[in-house]
Amino acid sequence: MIELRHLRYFMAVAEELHFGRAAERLHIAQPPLSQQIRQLETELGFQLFFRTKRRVRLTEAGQTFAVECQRLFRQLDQAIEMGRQVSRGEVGQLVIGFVSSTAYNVLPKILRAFRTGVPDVSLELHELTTDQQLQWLQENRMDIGFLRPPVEEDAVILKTIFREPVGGGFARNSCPGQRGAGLVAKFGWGIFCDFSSDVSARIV
Amino acid sequence: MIELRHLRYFMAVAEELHFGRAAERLHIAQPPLSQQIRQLETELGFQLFFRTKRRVRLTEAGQTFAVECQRLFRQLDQAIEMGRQVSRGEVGQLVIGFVSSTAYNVLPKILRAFRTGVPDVSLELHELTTDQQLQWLQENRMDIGFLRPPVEEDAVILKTIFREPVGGGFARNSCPGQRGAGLVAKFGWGIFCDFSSDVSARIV
DNA sequence: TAAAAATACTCCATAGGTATTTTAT
DNA sequence: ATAAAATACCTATGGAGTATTTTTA
Repeated sequence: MIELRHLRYFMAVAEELHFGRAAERLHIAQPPLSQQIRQLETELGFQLFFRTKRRVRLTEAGQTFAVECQRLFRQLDQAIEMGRQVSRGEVGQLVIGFVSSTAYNVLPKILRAFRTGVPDVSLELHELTTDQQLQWLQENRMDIGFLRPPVEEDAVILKTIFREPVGGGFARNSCPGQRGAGLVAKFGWGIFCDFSSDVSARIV
Repeated sequence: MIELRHLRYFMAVAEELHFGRAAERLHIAQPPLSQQIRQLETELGFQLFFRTKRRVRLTEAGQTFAVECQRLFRQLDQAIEMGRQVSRGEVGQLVIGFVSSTAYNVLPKILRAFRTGVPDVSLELHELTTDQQLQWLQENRMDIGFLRPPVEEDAVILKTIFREPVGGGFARNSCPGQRGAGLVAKFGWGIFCDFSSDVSARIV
């Protein structure tokens, strides 16, 4: 069975064209390297090297295989990096809810900051009432939402990010002492903390 | 160090979403599979699966990594297949020499047959005298050539592929008893034998 | 004849197996 | 209660090391 080890060893020999030096570079002895290359050639079904006991050079097939191997390792690195980014929430999609009144206050600034900070996360925005947002969060249709307190729900994280003086422009729709905007997200959504703390520092 | 084994095992679990069944499919026991997946996650630096003791599902990072892994395996297969084809002389470039008189006789038929048989070999044609062809072969500038006997050279393979009656159209340029065309190649050129036997069967 | 790859063997790290425990449904 | 993953421990395959031989430039 071909393993990445075989390919790593092959690349080293292909670059050095010398089993001794390649082995040194790989921090192994020369005989096991010869063995592994042999094994690889057997598995592949074709010769990678023309070798006399004095000189080593790539066969034509070996040359093309070397090029492909290089691509392969690049792709592997890319795959790992991509996975890491996704795991850190740096790429992907974010579904955001907002009540209409935040659209001209906090939202634009936050979105701009977010798009700059993590440009590979695409944002999907939905204008929803506070109640609708709580519903969507429950159903996992939404990741985070911008709404107006009060919120009587213990399955979500709520953070106040904006506060207005009593008697301000939104007084009619909001209960006394609960003016302002809130940010909600369900427990366990990874990027939430970083994002909110980062952004609220600028907004509040 | 990540090995293809890890990725193969990961793909199996990602498809089955069940360590037991995946292990069965891989012809190993379940505990070593769990170990290897663990090891992979450690190496990668992110979780691939959400697992309770009862249910397994991919994380978002795991999903994207699975897609990339699939691509990786496809590419590996492709690399191997490509190498095999090159080793069999089914892809690459072939430099061909020919004396002008073969251009309207044997050459067109042979080239047509060749292009049909191995379409991924590009052909480079050079009109050269018999002596020039022997020179080019020596210098490795050419792979095979179509010329007119006699050839006093033992480092090449010569095969008669066309014979004309004495007194034919080419009498002036050829010695008596050595009429016709020949195909030459240096010893050790892989595809030569298959090709000539194949083609001469139709031409002669 | 000297440099370098192959061969012959030995050893040990670790992949894989078996038995058991834990836990979520 | 039970299915399924994790844990603990053991076994043995094969990857890697050392010593030596072979070869060709």
